[in-house]
Amino acid sequence: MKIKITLPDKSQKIFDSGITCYEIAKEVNPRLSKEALACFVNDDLKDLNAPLTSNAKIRFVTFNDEEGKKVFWHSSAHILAMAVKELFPKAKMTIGPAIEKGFYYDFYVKKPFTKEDLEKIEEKMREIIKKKIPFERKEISKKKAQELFKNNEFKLELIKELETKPSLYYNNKFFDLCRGPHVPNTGYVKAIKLLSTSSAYWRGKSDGKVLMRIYGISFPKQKMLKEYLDFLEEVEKRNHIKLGKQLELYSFHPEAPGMPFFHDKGVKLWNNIMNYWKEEHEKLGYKQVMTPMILSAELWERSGHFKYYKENMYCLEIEGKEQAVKPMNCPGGMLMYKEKSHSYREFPLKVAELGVVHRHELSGVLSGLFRVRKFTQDDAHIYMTKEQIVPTLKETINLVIRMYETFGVPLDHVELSTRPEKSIGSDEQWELAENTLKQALDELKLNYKINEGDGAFYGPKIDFHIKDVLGRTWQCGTIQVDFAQPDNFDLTYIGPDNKKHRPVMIHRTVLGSLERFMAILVENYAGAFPLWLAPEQVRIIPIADRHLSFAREIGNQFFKNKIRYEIDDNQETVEYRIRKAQLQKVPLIIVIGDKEEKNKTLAVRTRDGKVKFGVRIPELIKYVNKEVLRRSNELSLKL
RNA sequence: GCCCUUGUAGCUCAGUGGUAGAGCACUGCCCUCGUAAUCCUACAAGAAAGGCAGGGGUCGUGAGUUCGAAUCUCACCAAGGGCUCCA
Repeated sequence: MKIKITLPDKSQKIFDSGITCYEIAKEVNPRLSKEALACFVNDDLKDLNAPLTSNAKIRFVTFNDEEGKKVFWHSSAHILAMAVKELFPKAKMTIGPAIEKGFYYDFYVKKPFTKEDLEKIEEKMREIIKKKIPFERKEISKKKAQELFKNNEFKLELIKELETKPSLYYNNKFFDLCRGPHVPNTGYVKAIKLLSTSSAYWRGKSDGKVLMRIYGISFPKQKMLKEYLDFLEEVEKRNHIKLGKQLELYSFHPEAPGMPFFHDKGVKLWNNIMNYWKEEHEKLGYKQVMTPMILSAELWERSGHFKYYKENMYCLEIEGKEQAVKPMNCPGGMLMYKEKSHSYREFPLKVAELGVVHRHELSGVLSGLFRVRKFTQDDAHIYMTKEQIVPTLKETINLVIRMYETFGVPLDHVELSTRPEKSIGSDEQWELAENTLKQALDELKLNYKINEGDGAFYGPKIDFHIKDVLGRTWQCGTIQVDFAQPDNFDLTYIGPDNKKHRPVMIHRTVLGSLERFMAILVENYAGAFPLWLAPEQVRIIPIADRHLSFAREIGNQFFKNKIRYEIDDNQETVEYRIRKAQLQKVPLIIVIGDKEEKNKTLAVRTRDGKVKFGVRIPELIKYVNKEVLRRSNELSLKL
């Protein structure tokens, strides 16, 4: 029997029935047969060695495709399971999927895996890879599957839930329950590395059994693995907790877990971020307010926080009255709104607050400045009429994009989250809110991903994700439409008809959490901040004691011109002090000796090691001020 | 919160049942000095954060075992990795 196959280039070819995708690939393009990992037959992803028995459209996937990576890493997880099964026959296999970057496999074992175990397992995996053991698919009955896995309660649970016939993948004697598809044989995996172990719950349920998880990464080329490991090393080098300590920006203490302490340089960096933030907000007519940290229980009842959020709040009792430290700024903001009556003429009313909030996060989730219990939101509440929603959203989105670009961490993508199952507000309210958000994004021609049902219970939201220099993305700002609070607090404004109306309200942040954003900047720049952000812009190094007074004179001139500097007159060699300044990532280093003092000039060294002699003082001041004013993210001494 | 790992000087770490250690940092003295170090690749040639002295620790906290505990056991505290990814 003959079948007609539509190839990836849309041409059609006749083959004998039973031919495999691999054989087709080989015939079409020998290179493709080496690179292909699996194959889409019509719309189903299949093994490369699956026989074709009817007309079909096929498309090959390689490691360059998302699906290809998944197949590759999932197969690597099987290799991991094979190795573990061989070394630890008692370990029970559970699941082992591909993840965004690599794969893992969860095992049920008595003792956790040690570092030495990991090395042994890795060695075993390499052996398995060398043997080029084929992956073979077999479909069996549920009964037979249950018989095969009778000692493995995890697999039995999975089999029970299956809607289709169970399929097994065999590698010689080893077999695992698996949907597939897989690469043709273990030899496709050329480079492998086990990265870490951790624990996880069976099916993510915290009351379930605890499994030991092994994470790994693999590639079709050794070079790719090296590049990835170099990347991990680079990530580690930029770790903001380490850099924060090294650069004396902030520290953490057991006396206040999850609540960072900011040192002088950290505060300077903070202020540099904030000054720019204020400038952008003032330009757009935001008004800045401050609300109290501790507010009465009554207010939190009214806002709904006690109902939905109490376990995360710090509560206290003063003079027999229950109070709570604010976890969000809105309720206080509502009270301020109600302080007087509002007219539509004031709208859109943009009220910003750098609100310090406290949230009692679970102790296990805390991590540096990324996940804290005390943080500062660059919050704002905007009150407006329905007609003003789209233009206001557009203005806000543009603000967000502009600010990210200035900080050197440009917007990567936007996500729109829609109505969740549990929600308040009417259908019309939701429709209006979701549509206006979409409209604003469309009019700005922004690509966005929709997360169905992922919105807050009180309204839909858009989230902004930025990308750092290492290509990692982070969620920062958010814009949320809120139906709940204006109702809860009975907010009104007087319209042109001289009647009371309910305003539309949005919450928004640009940076999200200032602490977190600062950490992202630290990692993005590896602590080597551009001039406008650097806590210390210039380090002055006098060669000998006799140059100190001239150094101070220069310092004074810097001070008058708002340039942040420090003089290092330690009794050490020039080389040593330069080294120190460079390790502290000070952008500009000025060395002062006899020549400079005599000519009233400077020897300026940039962080990258380039030195310029004979620079006139006003010239340098002008350069620094210009770079700060245009908030340049590069450091090149063009005078 | 739960699981795993870790906790020794300001930092990085060595020390596995018998006197608390190293390098860097810090302090003092000497020196008054001209642009740091590291890694990788090929070839060639170099260069090595200036010297001397000093201070600093209830070995995360508490309890237990022991003649004796940084080391073994238990509890607690903190940090890091995970706990959404589905045969």
